[in-house]
Amino acid sequence: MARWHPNARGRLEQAALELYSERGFEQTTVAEIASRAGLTERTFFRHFADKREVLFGGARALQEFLAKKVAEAPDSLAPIDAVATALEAVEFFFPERREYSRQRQSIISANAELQERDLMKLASLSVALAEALRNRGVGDPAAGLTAEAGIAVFKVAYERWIDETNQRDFRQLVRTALDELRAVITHQ
Amino acid sequence: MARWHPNARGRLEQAALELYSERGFEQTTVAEIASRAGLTERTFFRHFADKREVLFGGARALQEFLAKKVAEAPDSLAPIDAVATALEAVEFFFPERREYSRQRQSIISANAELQERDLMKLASLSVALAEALRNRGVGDPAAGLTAEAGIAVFKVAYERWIDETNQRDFRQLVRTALDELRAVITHQ
DNA sequence: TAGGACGATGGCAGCGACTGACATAAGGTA
DNA sequence: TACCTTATGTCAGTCGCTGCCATCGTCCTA
Repeated sequence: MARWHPNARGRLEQAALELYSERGFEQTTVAEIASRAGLTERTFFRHFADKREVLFGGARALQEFLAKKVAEAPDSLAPIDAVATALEAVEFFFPERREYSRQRQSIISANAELQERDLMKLASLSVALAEALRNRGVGDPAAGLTAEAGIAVFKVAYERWIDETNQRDFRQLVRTALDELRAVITHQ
Repeated sequence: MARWHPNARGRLEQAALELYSERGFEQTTVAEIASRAGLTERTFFRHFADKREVLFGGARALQEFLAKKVAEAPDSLAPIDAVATALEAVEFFFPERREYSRQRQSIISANAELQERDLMKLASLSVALAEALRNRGVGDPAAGLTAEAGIAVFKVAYERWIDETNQRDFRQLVRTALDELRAVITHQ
């Protein structure tokens, strides 16, 4: 394959997704991914920091998306509701990526190293949410705790969104999970 | 050094802690750790799954400790309070390890790979707490959400326990963090 | 249109984490 | 003492990842 074909990064992501699905993350070498994408191992590492990162290309964009949504939320909203509003908007961030998300999550679930990276991205998301809350005037440790609560809600909603066969929309899943968290935390 | 010296595992942990502190995690090779402990690289990997795991030897014991405490909590307690009770008891699990905990946390904070492993251990803790709650009859997703809330509380309490110069006891830190989480989640 | 600047890729050498296979020595036991 | 088990050593090898330099497309400009 000649050089200079367009979208090398995208081809690498696609090849990695296929190979990780076909034979598993550990059983796939970076050289194989690069080869399927018509590139070399060296070039793979110019596009991605390591073998795991190729599955997490969208993390930064999601983080910026959520931080922006929190910043834009009406001042009248309580911190946790500003976060919830941002999370509800995620359905617009994942347009028709449900099948892709399923495949990706299936790969991650099968490998501990990938789960670690996934947790790291969520932690980074939490930090970004907390920072956005502080910019709204929320103090510490409220900002951090609210962000962590938001991430817990997001995890539950996302898992259901992936697993469910019937199409409940993401907004509703977020609202439900937040209500469940409230019920569990509140004094009886 | 002759073979068969006692506590090889402990010596490896000590050597790793020293070297990671002195020159950083990345700048330390496993061969160096093993050498300082009077052993070889191969033996290191018989005691620890990888270079990071040497800092997380206590994770399994803490997990079992917390699960046991949740199981032993009075049936009358709400799920979140059963978890809080377990977390409060952690001060008995860290007897006089405050200085050690500081040093260890300082190492982890300086390296992303170690943070990933730390998050993984906390996630594992959360799974164990959720399982213990299900054994108390708590359903889903309440069990998972309660466990996640507990971990968020634990993080805040632990961070303060490490950072604070004045000796507030762990029980009080846990209670305070839980109250703050409640305030942040509750409708206004 | 020739030439040069610049960015993306290839090729290669090398380090370090980690593993499998086999040898060897220490400690306990009959 | 002979044997067995277990902890350790030795060695070779794979793979993730990086630095360095060469090479090739593409675009810009004179």
